This record gives sequence, structure tokens and C-alpha cells, in this order.
Amino acid sequence: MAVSSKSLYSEASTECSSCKRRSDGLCAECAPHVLDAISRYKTGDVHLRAGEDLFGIGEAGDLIFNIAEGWAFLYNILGNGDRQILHFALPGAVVGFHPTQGALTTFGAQAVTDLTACVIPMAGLKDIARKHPEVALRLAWLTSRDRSLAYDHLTSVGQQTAQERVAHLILELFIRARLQWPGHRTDEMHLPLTQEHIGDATGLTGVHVNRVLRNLREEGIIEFHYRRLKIIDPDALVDVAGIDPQLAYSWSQKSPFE
Amino acid sequence: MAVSSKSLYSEASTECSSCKRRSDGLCAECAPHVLDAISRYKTGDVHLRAGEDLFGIGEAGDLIFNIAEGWAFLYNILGNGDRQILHFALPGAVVGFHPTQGALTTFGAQAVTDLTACVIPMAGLKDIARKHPEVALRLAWLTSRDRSLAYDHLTSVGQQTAQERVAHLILELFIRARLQWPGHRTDEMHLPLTQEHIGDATGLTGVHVNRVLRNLREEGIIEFHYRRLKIIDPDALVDVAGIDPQLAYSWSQKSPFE
DNA sequence: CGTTAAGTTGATCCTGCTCAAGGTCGGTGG
DNA sequence: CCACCGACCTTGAGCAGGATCAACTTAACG
Repeated sequence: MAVSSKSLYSEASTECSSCKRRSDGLCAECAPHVLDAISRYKTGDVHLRAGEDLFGIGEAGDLIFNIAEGWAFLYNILGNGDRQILHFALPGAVVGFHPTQGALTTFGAQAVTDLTACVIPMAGLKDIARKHPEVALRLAWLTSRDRSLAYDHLTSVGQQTAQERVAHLILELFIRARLQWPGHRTDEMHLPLTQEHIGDATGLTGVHVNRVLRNLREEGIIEFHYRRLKIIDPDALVDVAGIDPQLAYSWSQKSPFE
Repeated sequence: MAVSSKSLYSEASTECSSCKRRSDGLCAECAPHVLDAISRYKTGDVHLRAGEDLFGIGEAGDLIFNIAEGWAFLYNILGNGDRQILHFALPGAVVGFHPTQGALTTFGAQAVTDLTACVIPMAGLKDIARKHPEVALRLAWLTSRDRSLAYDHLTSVGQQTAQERVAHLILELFIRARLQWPGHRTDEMHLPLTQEHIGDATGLTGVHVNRVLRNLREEGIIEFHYRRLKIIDPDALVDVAGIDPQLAYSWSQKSPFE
């Protein structure tokens, strides 16, 4: 299970297919253009402050958002007020493509940081797909990558210990975020989350996340303090997280449909 | 939170778009035809016995399967041998559309019952999409519905108690399976799972699932014994599962792209 | 009717939760 | 520059939901 730290820093072949800069699938600026014809249907931009909802649970769900700048997360709220964070969406992500039409959304999306996204109405999608088949296929691919990530989170939350879950989430976010800064081989990054965010994403309480982070610090693996993350021992982190290098590779995969 | 049992039996507008019979999105026989042009690229059928793998973890992932008959599940295996069941795939489901190409699968698929599926190589997908845009959009929609289900499972495993998780899973499977037998308003069904399957899907041990099922039986809610499920008190089940009727509706949604 | 996989139950343990009380950071207004 | 405030982090003590281990029973199937 021990993996060379090289794997953590291997530069996967992910670049924006339009401008050739590195990105999480699509670079922030080109995303609307790569979704090509879609950009013509774009109706405008939204700007949100940290903590505001891009859309809430039970809304119409007739808009697709393309995040240009900032982080967001998808979430679910239960009857008792508990929150499950489903996914962290980074710049370039497409958010809001729902399986139901005319029905209401079953999850919400909230800005973690101040955020800019462009808005595309879902209504024209059928026409767009007819004229530009590659757009639909790309949408399928993006969605399928989200699905894989969700399966991955489910496995972590369902089967791993608290320490493994936290390590897993942090490593995932580190790898995904680092892809946006090509060549930036630093071990330090701004991770704009509270311990409660981490708890809600891993199915733990904020209090317990705090204890886990202390352990990880005492073991000399990572330091996470007030939204600054520092990775001390990458190999140990990969090891604790129980990450298959195969898996990490899939996080940084480029679409085969371009 | 109490919901009329009518909601459990509302006949959602889901029918096979080809033959107009009820189904889980696509009816078993028509699925390959509805994916229209894809059926021409179909290379054959596979027949599996219960317990055999449709594909394993770390395989090539260059095939798409369309389940015609039988149940399967997608799963992940961890380093210590623990298994997480990610999704139960019913007849009509499309399985094996992976986000990576040239890379290896990060999860496996196994037959729960004896199973028949038709096989479509992934290689021709780009051409198919070019010629038949609606196929790609339909694929995106199917994938997005899977993603929603995964989010739903994640929420359940991350935030609910053992009893809630088990109730949630059973209710989901009951609703999804019942859609395949239109008009079949029975409270009893064949649910081809062991208690260990339920445990692996909910992040519990088989032993604890057994205790939970005993509680649910003693509370007069459901009976599940050797793969026969009987729902005694639908309202109470919906209540315990913490299911939003909205959510149940989305499980039985028809694609808007047909 | 024997074999095997699956279900059942009890006793005990431990991981992570709850409740509660400080402590620390960063921003804001004087 | 400093005082203040609210959000967030930190730590402790006690509790409990679900895991583990182990023995035994029941159902299904040839």
C-alpha cells in the first residue's frame, strides 16, 4: 500500500482542451467556450459571497452553472437539521445538471468562498445536443466523473475509520486543487474549509474531526490550521487515506471525448 | 414527515419509451433498442450466474453493459477486504460507462441473481453520439440519475442511524423494483439480497442488520426473511427511512430527453 | 437427508458522539 | 492602535451505537 510520493506529484495529462492551461477538466475561463455552443446560450454570470446558496433544496433546477472562480459544495439537509456534504465543486466544474425536469432539486449548492459562475438555462439543452453532439457526450463524461467521486466518498464514509476518512478527503481535495495550479509543486495550500465542513463531508462531528487532525499533526503527517493545509509526509498521508494510486489517477483524468 | 401511504403507491409516469410498458427507465427488452443506434453496435449477450462478476476492479473498462434480466450491484473492495456496495442495478440499467478511457475500472460489478446483459463496446461511442445526439444526452441523463442515487446513499450512510439506513435502502429498492411491475400493487416482493448485502450497502455489519430487521419486525413495519420482503406498515417505513416524497418521485422519473 | 450458506442471539468492547467549558483568530469600529 | 465580537478551534468527561467474537439455529437445495 505504500506508494512513492512521486505518485502524489505526477503531473497528469489534464489541461484545458481550449487554452491548454491546466485545470480540473476545464479551465475557469474556457469552460463556457469548451462547452462550445453552450456559451451562446449563457444568460449571464452570478456572483455570490461565501455562505450564500447557488441554489437551494427544492428549487426548480432548470439552470446549469459553470463555476468560474471560487469553491462551492453540494449538500443535503435531513429532517433533524443534519447536513451531508456531497461534493466539493472547484473552478471549471459544472453544477446543477439534474436528472429530473419540471421537478425540484433534491440537493443544494452553496458557495464556500466568494464565487463567480456563469449560468446556462437547461431548456435549450436538447437543441444544443442535436447541433453539437460532443457537448452532450462531454456532459455525460463530466457527470460520470462526479458519480465516480460520489462512489468513492460513499466507500470512504461507509467503510473507513475517522482518521482514514479525513485523510482521504484532504488528499482528494489537495490533488484536485493542485491540478489547477500546474507546476505548482508546493506542499502548502489554502483549503477554504472549516472543520465542520470536513465533518459534514465525512459523516463525523466537527469535534471529532478536530481530534483526528490533532492525531495527524502529532504523527507528523499533515498540519491544518485555520484554512492553511500543509502536507508534511505525503507518503504517510496516501497510506493512511488508503488511496489506490489508480484512483488518484482517475481524479485527474482528461475526458476522452474531445 | 408522516406521508400518506398513497405516495408510496403513486404510479409515476415511467414507461419504456419504446414499447410503453412500465420500467426502471427502459424496459428490459427495449433497452438496447431505445439506446437506438447503439443496438447496432452491440456485440452480443453475456449470461452470468449469481455471484459472478460482470467486471472486476482494475479491468479495462472498455465495455458498456445493458442489463436485460436479473439484478447486479456495483462494489468497491478496500485493502482490508471490506466491501462497499455502491449501487444496485436493476433490469434496464446501463452499467460500465466509466470516466476514464485507457485506464482501469475503480469499481466492480457482480451479479446478485442469474443475469443477462447485452454488451456494447465503448470504442464506438463517439461516432454514435455524432450520428445520434439523443443517445449521448440520454446517457448523460442516466448517469446523472445514478449520481443522484449515490448522493442519496452517501447522505444516508453519513448521517442516518442503522435503523434509518436499512429502512431507507429497503424502501428505495422496493420502489425501484415495483416500477418494473406496473400496476402490481403488492406489499410483498422478492428482494434477492442477503443481510450481508444490506450491511455492505449501508456501512453496517451483517450482524447488526439482523438486529435492526428484528426491531423493524417487532415494530410491525416490515418483515424480511430469506429474500422475501413484506411491507406491513408503509407509512411507518417511509417515516423511519426519513424519505422525502420529492426524493421518491425522482427515483421514478422519466428522462426528459426522449 | 446431508450439506452449506445464511440467519440469529448473547456478551463484551471500542470508536466516535454529546455536552460543556474555555481558547484563538481575524475582522471591525472607535 | 486597540478593544471588542463572533466564528471557529480545542480539550475533557462520560456515554452509547454499532462492532467484534463466538456459538448455535434455520432454510434451501441437491
